[in-house]
Amino acid sequence: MSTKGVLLQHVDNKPLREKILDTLREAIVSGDFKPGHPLLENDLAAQLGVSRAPLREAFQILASEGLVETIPYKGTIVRHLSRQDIEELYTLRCVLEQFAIRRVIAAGHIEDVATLRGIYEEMLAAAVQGNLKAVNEIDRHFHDTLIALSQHHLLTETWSTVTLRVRQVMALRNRRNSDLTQIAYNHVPIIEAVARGSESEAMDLIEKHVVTSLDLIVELWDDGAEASTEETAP
Amino acid sequence: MSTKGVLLQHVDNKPLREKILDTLREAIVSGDFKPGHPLLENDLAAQLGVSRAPLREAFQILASEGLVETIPYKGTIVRHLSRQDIEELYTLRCVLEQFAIRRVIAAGHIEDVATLRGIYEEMLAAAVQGNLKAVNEIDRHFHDTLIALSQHHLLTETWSTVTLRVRQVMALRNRRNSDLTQIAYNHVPIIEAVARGSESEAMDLIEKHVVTSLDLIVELWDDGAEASTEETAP
DNA sequence: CGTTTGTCTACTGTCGACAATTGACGTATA
DNA sequence: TATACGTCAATTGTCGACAGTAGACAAACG
Repeated sequence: MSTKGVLLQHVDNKPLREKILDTLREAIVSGDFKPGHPLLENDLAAQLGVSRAPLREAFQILASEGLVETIPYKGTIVRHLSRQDIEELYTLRCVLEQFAIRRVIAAGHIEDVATLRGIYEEMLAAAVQGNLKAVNEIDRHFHDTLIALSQHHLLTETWSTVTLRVRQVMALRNRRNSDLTQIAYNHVPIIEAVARGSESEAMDLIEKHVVTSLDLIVELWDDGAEASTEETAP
Repeated sequence: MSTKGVLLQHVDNKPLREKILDTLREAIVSGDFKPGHPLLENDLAAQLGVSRAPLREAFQILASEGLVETIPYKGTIVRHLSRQDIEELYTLRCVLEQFAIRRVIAAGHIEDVATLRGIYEEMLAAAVQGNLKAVNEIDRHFHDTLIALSQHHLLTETWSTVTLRVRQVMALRNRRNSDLTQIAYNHVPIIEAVARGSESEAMDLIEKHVVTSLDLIVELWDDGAEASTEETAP
């Protein structure tokens, strides 16, 4: 007989490398670990209370994601972010998002639009409350959802590594965007273009959306000292 | 005094994980290790004459590249390739290549076109000699070069993992394409579209180029048994 | 019988110890 | 004094041994 009705949480038996990975990834994309920051294996292992083996396995994954850089026999550091890196990040992001939208429009599921509208409502609510952090999270969620709706796993995977680094850039950015409701409003034309199925219009809007964010960041990006951790807005 | 004039090879002191990585990657994309093939750590370590630590580090990278799949406490296998996977591979590939071409055209360096023409000449030469393997390699080189000319590192990185898996698909494909010169000819209109700077035309050509290859493969792809290793053509 | 529980085994996960490499610093030598 | 050459400490790379897990199969139980 099985233990009916009683529902229990799964005990957490993820391998250490995955827990370590989550921890380090968060530290990097949140800007806690700044570009150039050395990741010493002994120190980190001691700090996290693990041995170096799973730590090193996590390093390989972080390196594949482009978050860190390992030079053999020298060490691993958080990757530097040049102006060019950021431009590449945003231009590729744009291409991926445009591709996703084309697929969403082509699929033509009306409920997709409803999903996006729902997220927009949340974002607007958070914006009028002046909750910057929430707006940021919901904005990320909006774009992640757009990608997910494309029903393209490979795209989704590629997207997730790109956005990780975009998050990092935003966390390191040295100025804060203020007009939260405007950020929310910006999403309306995109949703409506998808709703109407007007592909070329949606393409232009995404491009503008992304290029604007890029300009805001690159404008005053200091290639030498990528730093200053404040909450910033998309 | 330095040892003038005498030029010596660098001794190979790459970390083991990288050598292992190259070996395993080649085995997978060449179709030697077929989808579903289990990668047992003890066996492989013994076979390669290394310990499990660097082997496992290589596994993490292969997993990030989408070539293998690791299930915690169960094991690592070469990833299965469903029809949908292949479709996603080729559609994303198409998007990336289109993006690259847009950038090459926008940059407008005349020498880029010359580079591409040069590679085409090589391909044609190999084709008339009926050298299937060479045509395949040069075809890959053509597309890799196109990406490289875009001067977009992030795109280049993304591309390289996608094409790895495309190579794998071609290696596993169960029929051989015969008309080699036709394959070479197919590249002419693309080069000329780039030369004339006609973006929309180039976009269409790439799309057709890729969709055709995709159809040829998906047409008779057996989702159950991804197999039969023969040389195949693009 | 069918279900549960114990046991065994092949494998992955983790650890601590040791080897190899690097770069810095000091030292000899012309 | 400038160049080459030991030497050393810090760090990464590699290894072998042990711990933990999942799945299969057998034994106990109703």
